[in-house]
Amino acid sequence: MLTHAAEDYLKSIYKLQEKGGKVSTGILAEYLDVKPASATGMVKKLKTMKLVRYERYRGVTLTDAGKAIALEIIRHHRLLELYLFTALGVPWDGVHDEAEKLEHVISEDVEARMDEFLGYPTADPHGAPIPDKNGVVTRTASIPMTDLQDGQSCVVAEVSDNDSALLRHIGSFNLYPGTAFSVIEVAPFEGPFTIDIAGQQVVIGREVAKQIFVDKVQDPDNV
Amino acid sequence: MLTHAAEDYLKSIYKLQEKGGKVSTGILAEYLDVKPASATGMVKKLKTMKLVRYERYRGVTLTDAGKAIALEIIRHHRLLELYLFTALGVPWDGVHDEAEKLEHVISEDVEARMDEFLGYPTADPHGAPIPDKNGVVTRTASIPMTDLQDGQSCVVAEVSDNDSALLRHIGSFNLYPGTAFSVIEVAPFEGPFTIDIAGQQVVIGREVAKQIFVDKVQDPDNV
DNA sequence: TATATAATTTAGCCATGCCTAAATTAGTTT
DNA sequence: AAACTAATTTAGGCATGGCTAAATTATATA
Repeated sequence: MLTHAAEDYLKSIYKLQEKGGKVSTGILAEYLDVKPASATGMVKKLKTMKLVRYERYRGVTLTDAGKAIALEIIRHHRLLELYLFTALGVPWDGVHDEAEKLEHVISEDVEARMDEFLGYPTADPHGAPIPDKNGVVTRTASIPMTDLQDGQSCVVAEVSDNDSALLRHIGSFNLYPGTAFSVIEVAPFEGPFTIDIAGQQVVIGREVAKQIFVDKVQDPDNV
Repeated sequence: MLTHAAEDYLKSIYKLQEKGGKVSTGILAEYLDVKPASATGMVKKLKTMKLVRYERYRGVTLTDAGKAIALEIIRHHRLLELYLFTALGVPWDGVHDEAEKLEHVISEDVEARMDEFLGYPTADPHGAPIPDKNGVVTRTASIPMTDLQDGQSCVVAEVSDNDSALLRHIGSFNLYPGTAFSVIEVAPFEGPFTIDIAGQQVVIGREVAKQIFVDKVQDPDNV
């Protein structure tokens, strides 16, 4: 069995691989809030276990075995988030930290029971996809809210889950995944977004908008 | 915050204190499946934290602070057992090992939510009492099944939870806490017990009976 | 009371996973 | 191409919590 630390490293490498391309030990260290030297050390250990590819100064890549473990942990995490949210009513800005601790400890049996209870869901409370038992991720191609133009209608698809204060803020506008809204005006010079949610007019700062991903709704008039 | 290991030691000292009187480092080591030298080392560390009293060769005792932590962990453990059993249908011979891992990791918030969901219960699936948030344990004075005589009627109060094979065995006879039965015959010379459960006649070995605790039911004829 | 036996403690070692500080390598600039 | 800067790696240290082996203390026995 792997240590919790090793699992966290694999999960982080996977997530960083998704976002950008190359994953350096430095980026990894920053993401994990650890000194670069520590990341280098662990990456070497993961290499001996054949869970990552790594040449010094060249960055890290997951092997198939490493990716499988990363996806398993991510599945644990997201199922736990949804379970805590749905079954126990933990607020959505609290589920991440809680799941972060539980994900390394929950058994496959309990996970399967939560999965069944939830009706085999495909997304967590922040809209992130839940990999299935075989590690298959079905991701819908959402776009960042910052790409939207005036007048565009859309639905919230996903929101970054690692900043609890940000989640409370976003939640206060009801911008949960599945919520529809339309852009009234995008202020020029990297300014804020004024949007309409269920008739309410709300101003969303640029930095916040960067953390929100949406699916465009085709304007019926333009079909 | 304490380490998981330290929490396990405190919990074990508490349980051993309950059963017998003096808790030696040797007994503690055996209970935790660790070498005696390791137990001595941890006990010394716990002493510097003022969580135990300890003089070399004299055994260990919990301080009030140590006892409070032990009870908190035990509360986590038993609430988790009952939650897993009730909400997720984990079989009663599986909940112990699962709770053993989760008890160190669950937040007070999630615990409070499980407690509420369960209706503020006072016993886990094995009949062990669940301490309240203030660490108050309300224990009913049950007797070992081995103390029973021919013809005695009683109700299962509690069953040891740490041997999963034993629990499956006991479960196969339906000897769950709350189940009533009467003793048909106790075989002489430390022999097995023949009992009647809901009309079924069942033979229970001495070693198994030692792990079962019961409340006597007053025979109406003898009142 | 002296001694044998059993329990306990001490001393010293190992792996994990973090750290700091120093050395090295890569990449960029002149 | 040389040199400077920034990233990365190496070297060595620390705390945790196990372990073994040797020394010590307690206890029971002769």
